[in-house]
Amino acid sequence: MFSRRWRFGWDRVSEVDLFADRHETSAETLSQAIRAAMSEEPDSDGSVLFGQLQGTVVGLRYYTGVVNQGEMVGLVRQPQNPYDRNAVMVANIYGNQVGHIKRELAAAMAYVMDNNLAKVDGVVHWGTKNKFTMPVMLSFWGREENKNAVIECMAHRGYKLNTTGSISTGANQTYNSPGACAWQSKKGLTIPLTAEELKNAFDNLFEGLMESKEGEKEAAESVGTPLLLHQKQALSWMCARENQSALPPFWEKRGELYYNTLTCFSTKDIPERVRGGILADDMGLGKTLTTIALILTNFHNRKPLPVEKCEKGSSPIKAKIKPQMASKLEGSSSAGDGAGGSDATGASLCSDIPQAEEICADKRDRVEKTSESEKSSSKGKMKATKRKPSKAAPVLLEDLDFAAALSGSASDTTPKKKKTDKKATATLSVESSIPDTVDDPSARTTLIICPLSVLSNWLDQFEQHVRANVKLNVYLYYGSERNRSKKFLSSQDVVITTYNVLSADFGNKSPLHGINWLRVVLDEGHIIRNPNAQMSKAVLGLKAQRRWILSGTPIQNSVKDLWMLLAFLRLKPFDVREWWNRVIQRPVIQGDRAGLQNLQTLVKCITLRRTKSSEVNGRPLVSLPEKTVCVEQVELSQAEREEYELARNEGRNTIRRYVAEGTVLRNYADVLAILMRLRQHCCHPDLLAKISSDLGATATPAELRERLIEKLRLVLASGSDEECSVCLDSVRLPVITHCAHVYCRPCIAQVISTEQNAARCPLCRSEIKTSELVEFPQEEMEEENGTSSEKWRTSSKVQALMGNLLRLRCEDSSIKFLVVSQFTRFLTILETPLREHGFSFVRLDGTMSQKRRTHVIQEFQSSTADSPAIMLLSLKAGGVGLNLTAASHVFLMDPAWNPATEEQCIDRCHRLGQTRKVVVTKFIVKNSVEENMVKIQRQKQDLVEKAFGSTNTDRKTSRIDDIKSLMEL
DNA sequence: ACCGCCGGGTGCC
DNA sequence: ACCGCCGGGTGCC
Repeated sequence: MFSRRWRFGWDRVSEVDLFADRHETSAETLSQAIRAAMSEEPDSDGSVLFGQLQGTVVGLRYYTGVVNQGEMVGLVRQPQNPYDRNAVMVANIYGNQVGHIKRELAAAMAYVMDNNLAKVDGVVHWGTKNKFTMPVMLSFWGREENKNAVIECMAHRGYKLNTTGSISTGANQTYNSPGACAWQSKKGLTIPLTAEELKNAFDNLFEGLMESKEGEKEAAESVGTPLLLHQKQALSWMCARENQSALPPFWEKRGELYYNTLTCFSTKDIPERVRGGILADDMGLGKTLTTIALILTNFHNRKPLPVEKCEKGSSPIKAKIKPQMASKLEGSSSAGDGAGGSDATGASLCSDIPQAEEICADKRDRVEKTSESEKSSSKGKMKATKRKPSKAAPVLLEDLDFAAALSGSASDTTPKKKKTDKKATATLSVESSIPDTVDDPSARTTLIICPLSVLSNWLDQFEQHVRANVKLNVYLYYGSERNRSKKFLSSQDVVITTYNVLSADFGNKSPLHGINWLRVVLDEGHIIRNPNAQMSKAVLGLKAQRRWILSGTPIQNSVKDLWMLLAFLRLKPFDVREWWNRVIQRPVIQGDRAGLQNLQTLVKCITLRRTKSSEVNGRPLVSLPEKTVCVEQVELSQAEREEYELARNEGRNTIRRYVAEGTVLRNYADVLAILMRLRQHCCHPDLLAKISSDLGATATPAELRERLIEKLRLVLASGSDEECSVCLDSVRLPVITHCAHVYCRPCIAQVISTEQNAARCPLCRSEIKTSELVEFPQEEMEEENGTSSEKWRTSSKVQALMGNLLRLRCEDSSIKFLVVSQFTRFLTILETPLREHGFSFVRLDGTMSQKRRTHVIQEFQSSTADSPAIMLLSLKAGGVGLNLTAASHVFLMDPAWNPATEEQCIDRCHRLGQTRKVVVTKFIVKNSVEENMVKIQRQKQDLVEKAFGSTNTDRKTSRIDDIKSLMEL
């Protein structure tokens, strides 16, 4: 009987019998009852211990559930029990009933439990060898406000809760020795973790899990891409986890029995191995490739997946997708659903459309043959299965029902006889009717579930990494035309679908849930975090022999997130929420070091994680291709030079005057405007806004306001990287003061509110008022483009860029480029000559919506022939995570104040996934403010770093010095 | 003996 | 359960 429980866990029919066979009135299964009881308040975060009480478990002789010393037991109300509606059932970790709580105590507990006043844990410290009754230590937990009610209620019925003990986190090693009454005081002495320590522990939970685990493994021949060292290590580890014979975490062999050191549960049968785990490598380390290698390398009996080879390497994979699906996929991605590189898939699919149907039919046929021949070839070992593999699953279910019926009928007899009958049934089921689902040889298919956004990436990667002469059946289960035939799906090598499709199918005759998969892979597995979500339930309902989670960020917030992952992996007993709460979550949240230790051990056993900075044998996992940065000096044309000199001399005189007066900071906006104009001259004359710079002799408030707005526009509109002097970060919600200094509105508002009467500008000490802060008018943000009405003209820098682009295109037409500027208007200007010379390009700047951005990035990253060769990129657009590895050449059109910004931008293409050498070209106009900017870039960097430690005065002088050297004063 | 005592049968809720 | 309880057998010491 025991072994049956083991194999089927909580949700299988076979478990029902022990309860159902005695009280047929209740349709509830035991596991459902336990689940219901335990999930009422799954979130036990705020629980406090009310007290403990020794109780008695009776009726042991009637049940098969065994308990070990120190083992935790579950307490479940049985309101339907015909003998006593107050009944409280006692079950062990695997849901096997152990007995009941003695009637009188049950009556008291029933009231507390039914009114949700407390949850009750049980631990059996001793007396486990007893035949008829045994003591159990009951702990009452609940919300603080219910504490007194519970204590009084129990006392009222003659049960006094012992409230003196300290936190008892449940069973663990400390309880093992019978006389260990010291555990309470011992526990009390441990100092709980502080919130800080706890947070650090989480952050580090997934770090340092590398330690190269179990050597390396070569991928099967059918994998076309050579694996990197760390990928071979991951493959080796994954194969080992799938084939392993080692015991799961916290299990050890003790004599004849297997013993769980955390829950103290033990069993005669070897505990079900967790076949799979979490591959939590950083993005870009090749989780997809490694998984593909796993699929091809580790089929049954550690052999590679049997694949057919074809002479001509013609479209081995992509043909499976029907045209309707391709268009569906494409449609959804252009609707902004974030599908990656769908254009690539779409394009490659198109070429195959004419033959697609035919090939599908042909393949299905072939698959049948394959599985037949494979069966006969392996027959020597696994004799005699008469049934076809595809029929195996239904047959097994029948067997199960039969077994349940058997034990059910046995229990219809009188209790006296039952004892012996039951034993007979148990033996029977172990020996004959319980199939070994774990090694079901008919399971052939790997199911991959991923977010829609990476669906096409999987298809691309299969195509890219599977040898061209290998036929691998990959079926995209997506779109309304998807083939829902279980027979068809389970004959594939790989089925790929999305979380949405899976949960849409779930509960609706889902074919995916009727198949016994060889392997289920959850890509971006961290997205199934909320256990109540339909998606999560759909994922947990899948039947599989091996289970994998791929995730770059397995923990997003807290321990809670981990439960779903462990539940999916069926890491017993933690796949049942209550045991997870008791053994891990509650102890950890309450700062119990042992609990945290257990969690760490658990995670370590099933996870492989390497980061970008991880090393193997002292070398980084992946070395990026070389990067060269060169500066290309640009000579201004005669006309440009004259204009520039004019502006420079004018500006220099103005600034010289400010310096002499000591009013540089008071006129800071003006100074910036001068610098801005010079920088714009260097790029293109049309960048210059035609406005006067003189703020001195203004009259009316309206005029003043208008000018301030113009200043502000100068500082901001062209994308300069101005920082706020209060927060030292880029300005957000910019406002300009009457003294023409720009700050973030929240920053300056705070300054004003703290200084109360007579607040002063942090930069120049002029008086400032909230009412006088000027914002950039909303309607003007849209403006733009109006200036382009004039006839387009070129500039030296434009020429320099175009020269490079044309030359490089001749050398290698596959190169993609990033063209970066701080001035979005400059990007606009560049569009004209790019169009003229037939470059296809996209543009990414800060004004674009998130949806539009992802679309543009996908277009650019796509590898199809007609994908854009150039991306016009505004320096500050997008976050650090942006992946533009399709580009290998970067043109920085103008220097930034902050060299880190430039670095960040370059890193968007010089990052994991980049296959080419990266060349960066910085255009700098000779003898100009740009050259000086480059000179002070380093100092500026130092300044930013020191800013937090330096005084305001230091910063002021630095700024003035910067300006002086820029203007060569 | 309408008791006590003995010893076998029996035993969760 | 190496208990308690029940109910039948039995009955001076």
